[in-house]
Amino acid sequence: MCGRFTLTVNPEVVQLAFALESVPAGYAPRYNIAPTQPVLALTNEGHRRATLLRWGLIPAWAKDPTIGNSLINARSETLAEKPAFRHAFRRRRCVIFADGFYEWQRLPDGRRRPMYIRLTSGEPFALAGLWEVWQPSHSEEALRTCTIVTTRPNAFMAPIHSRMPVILDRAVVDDWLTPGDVDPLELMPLLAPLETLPLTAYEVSKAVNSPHTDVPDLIRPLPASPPPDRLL
DNA sequence: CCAGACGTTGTT
DNA sequence: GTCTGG
DNA sequence: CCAGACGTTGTT
DNA sequence: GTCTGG
Repeated sequence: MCGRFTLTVNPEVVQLAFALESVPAGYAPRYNIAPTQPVLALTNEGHRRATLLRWGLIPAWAKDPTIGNSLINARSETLAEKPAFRHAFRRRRCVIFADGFYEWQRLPDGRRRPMYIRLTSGEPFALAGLWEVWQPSHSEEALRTCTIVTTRPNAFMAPIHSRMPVILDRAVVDDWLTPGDVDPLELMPLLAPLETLPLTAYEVSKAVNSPHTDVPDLIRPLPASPPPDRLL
């Protein structure tokens, strides 16, 4: 099974769906957001202005920022203890908006097939995330980074993957974004996979995770083959 | 005490 | 920054 | 995750 | 084969 994923997002659609006060100007719809690139996010700073965060969390204590290249996911099961994440778990939570994500399914013959997953409704959703601020030097501007929380797969995702991103129910997004300190244990239940989430998987026409395929035509989801219901 | 790690996924 | 291992 | 690189010397 | 960058 594959694990990391890339996202797609349309900021204007997200703004409407989540009643955001604003989204960053000039952030055009994206069809292939890979780690290290900017993602559309809402932090627990107590307002509803979406912001851009670099995907790949760099802890405040990091000397070498390339550590962010590996901290692109955080396991929900161990968030509270991991030195790289526990501070952010207590103080700096965020949601990362997406209207779909790619996962690479391993086939019996060992080949990998990119699948595009989204809500059956097509609506955008919020992924649980953590964020941090990293100061390169006194003279340089602070870098805001984030990581996406993962969990075990629900029944729909299990045939495709061993892990999945934590998709937050609309009703608990504001709980996850409570400003300031929160008892981490109270938040753990929010990170369990949603079994009832109506998801649909699509086969993608070709590999999408390349700088050269960042165009809508190549990733527009095709009817799944086999259809999603046969993946179960 | 200091030095070094601090992560995930997937694969073997 | 904080913990672990030597 | 996949795609692509995989290097040194010297100069700014 | 393994690491880095996207």
